[in-house]
Order: sequence, then structure tokens, then C-alpha cells
Amino acid sequence: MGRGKIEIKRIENATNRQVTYSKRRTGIMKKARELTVLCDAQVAIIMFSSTGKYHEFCSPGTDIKTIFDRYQQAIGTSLWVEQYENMQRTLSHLKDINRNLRTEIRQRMGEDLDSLEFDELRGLEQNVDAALKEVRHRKYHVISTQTDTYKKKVKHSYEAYKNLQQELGMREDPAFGFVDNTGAGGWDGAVALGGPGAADMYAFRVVPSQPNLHGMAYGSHDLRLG
Amino acid sequence: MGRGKIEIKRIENATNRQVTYSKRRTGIMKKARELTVLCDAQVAIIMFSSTGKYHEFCSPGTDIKTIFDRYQQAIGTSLWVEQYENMQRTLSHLKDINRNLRTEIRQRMGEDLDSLEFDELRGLEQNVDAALKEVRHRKYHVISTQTDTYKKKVKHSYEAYKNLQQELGMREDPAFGFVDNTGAGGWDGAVALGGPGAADMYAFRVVPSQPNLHGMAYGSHDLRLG
DNA sequence: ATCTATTGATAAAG
DNA sequence: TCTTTATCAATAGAT
Repeated sequence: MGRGKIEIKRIENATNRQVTYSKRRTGIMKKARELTVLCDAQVAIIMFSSTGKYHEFCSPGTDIKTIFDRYQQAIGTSLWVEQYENMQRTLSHLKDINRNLRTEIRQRMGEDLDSLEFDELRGLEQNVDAALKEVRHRKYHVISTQTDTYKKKVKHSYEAYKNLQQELGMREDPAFGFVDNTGAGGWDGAVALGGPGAADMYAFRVVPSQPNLHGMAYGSHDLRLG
Repeated sequence: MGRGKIEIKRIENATNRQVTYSKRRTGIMKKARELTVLCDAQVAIIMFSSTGKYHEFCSPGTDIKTIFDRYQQAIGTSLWVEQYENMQRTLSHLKDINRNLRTEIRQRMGEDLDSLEFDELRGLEQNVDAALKEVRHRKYHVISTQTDTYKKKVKHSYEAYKNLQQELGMREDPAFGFVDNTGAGGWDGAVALGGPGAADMYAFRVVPSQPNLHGMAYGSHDLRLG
């Protein structure tokens, strides 16, 4: 209908496409309105043009949400509710896991032990014992690495100092001499023993792992768009 | 269009109404399909006839849910998308927490220590050390409690035995006598030492705290209908 | 946006 | 429901 028929394929000319969209959209909306009146039907139409503009039609006496709700009911499995419930399940699953993880951490900290069977308690003891050995081992490794580094730094500084001395042709002044700190005691011991207040350092680090859980109470909300 | 024009008002004859609904519905769907192709548009249509039957049309390459979500975003009152994004955020937050908790547990087991600063390492050592003491303390408490219970049971049984003996007027037979198990050794020591394979008991218990995470990959889905 | 030749849609009948 | 066909409606292209 028009001055010559057109092939049903995308109109390449953007202006023509826009004009045709406008005309035909109006036509469809009119048809929908007529169908609503003539046949006592309910119709909902949503359109997006290629430029992103949207237009809607809805039979009078109802609204798009209602019709889409009815549609969901008609097809049985409500897509939205299904997806919503999936997320809901996942959320509560994650929360369960997190609760268990927290419980395990507390037990590994020596708290909440009352609920453990004797065998579990014995296993925990052995596990924590082994962990303590690992941590100590790692600590000593770090200490020795840092000590080596420190020793090297001292050595390099001392050589730089001697070179400087030679450059200047000066005699060494014992008041500014370097002392090799090799061996136990001194720096090593001071770090290993730690000062007051150091004991809670790791416990403090735990805090960011337990952020507040505000905004997680999705339990009772209903996603249906009634 | 047709043999004479018709007024746009409800068709009273039910059969005619149904026939007209069927014809015009087909016509609208065809128009919608043409619009989709000609103008590169997205169209979603839902219809309910007066008899309750539903029909839908949706542009290929998308679906009704997607178009409806986009529509909701377009008109602003996008309750669902908002809620969805909230849940999305909560999920990723929970997953972060979960990851941190697992890291902490691994570190409390003596693994993944490389990333710790020296101070953290020292704090961890002290913390685990203290935890070990707590666990041991609890274990000994359980042992002594169970020992007491055992002793009481033995005592009661012995008394019941003696009463029975008196009832029957029998002389005590040393071969069936009871021995008071008070003191160290015996049952207590056997349990405390544990047998081979007991070391992994606690580690095994951890497994249910790490369920699979199937179906949790909501992270990359985007509900927006771009 | 308006016009109009032309095609498309469909009411009524079979 | 499917087809036919006379008739009206929609619209492509031009202005």
C-alpha cells in the first residue's frame, strides 16, 4: 500500500527509516486500539526505535505492568520471580557459608569450642599445633632474610664510607665507625620479642574481613511487579 | 476495508468478535514483524482476548523480559532493576567477605603466609599460640569431665552390683569384681594420645564449610537491556 | 506535515 | 477455521 510496494528488509536510508517507523508505529497503535474496542481484548505494546526512543500502547482500563504480570502467570514460570528466587537462594547459601567460615575461624582462635566433639577437638588441636609450627617457620625465614639484607646494607654502607674516607684521604674516626651486627641479640631479638600491644596485631587485621551486613535483608521482598 | 466499513465499537456477536480478533491479531503481528525488520526496531506485544487466551509477539534477537526491563528503565520506575542491582552488589560483597574468610583460615592453617607483613606474621603466631592453649585447655576439660562421668558410672554400677549381691545373699566373686579406674593412665591416656589417622579429623570437618559455588556467577550478567 | 496513487487488510460470505 | 472478493484503510513516495 503506497506508491509501489516495498521489500520487507531493513531500510538503509536513515531518514526514510525514521519516517516509516513513525508512520507504521502510528498504524499499529491504531490497530491495537481498534482491536481493544472491537474485540474487548487487552493489549500491551512496547516499542523501541533504532534510535532508542520508546513508545507504548496499553488498552484502557489496565496498565502494562498488569498485563505483563498476567502474561507471566499465563506462561506459568515467571521469569522474573524465578531469577529472583535463584539469587535469593544463592544469597542465603553464601551467608550460610560465611557463617560456617566465621565459626571455623573462631574455633581456630580458641573460642566456641563447646560444640565440638572430642575427636574434632583433638583434630583441631593437632591442626592448630601444625599451623603454629608453619607460622613460626615462616617467621624465622623472614627474620633471617631481613637480617641478611640488613647485613648486606651495613656492609655496603661501610664500604661506601671507607671509599669516601680514602677519597678524602682522611683518617678513620672511631666515633663514627660501623659495627657489624651479625649474630643473635640486638635487632633480631628486639623484633622477635615484640613490644607491648603487638600481640593484638593480627587479631586487629581480622576486622576488615567482617564488614557489616547492612542491606542484606532481601528475605521478604517480593519481586513481582504487581 | 472489507465489505462495508464497521464502526469501532465492541462487536456484540461473540462469534464475529472472535473471528475479528483472530484476523486483526494476525494483522497486527504481521505489522509488528514488518516494523521490526524495516526500521530495525524492537517490539514486544502481549494480547489477551476476551476469552482469556493470550498471544505474544517479540522482535527476534531479544525477548519480552528484556524489552520490559528496558521499558522500566526508560520510564524510570525501575523497581525491579534497582532491586536486582542491590542484590548484585550484596552478592559480590558476600563473595569478597567469603574470600577474605577463606584466606584467613588458610593463614591460620599455616598456608599462604608469603603475603603477610612481618608484624602480621608475628601477631598471627601469637594468636595461634594462644588459640592452641585454649584448645588444649578445653580438651583437658572435656577429658576430665568424661573421666568423672565414667567414674560415677563405675561407682553406680558397683553399688548396683553390691546391692544385687546383698539381695541374693551371695558371696562376692573376685573374678567379676569391679576395679576403680581413678587416676592417670588407662582410658584417659589412650584417648588423649589418639590413634593413627586422627590428625586429619579436624581438617576433614572443614569440608562442608566449602560447598561448591555452582550457580553463583551472577557477577557478569547485566540486567540492563543495552 | 500533507497529498494521493497504490498496495494491503479485512468484513462478510461460502 | 480457511478461502474468496468487494471494499475500505494504510502508507510510500513526492511535495
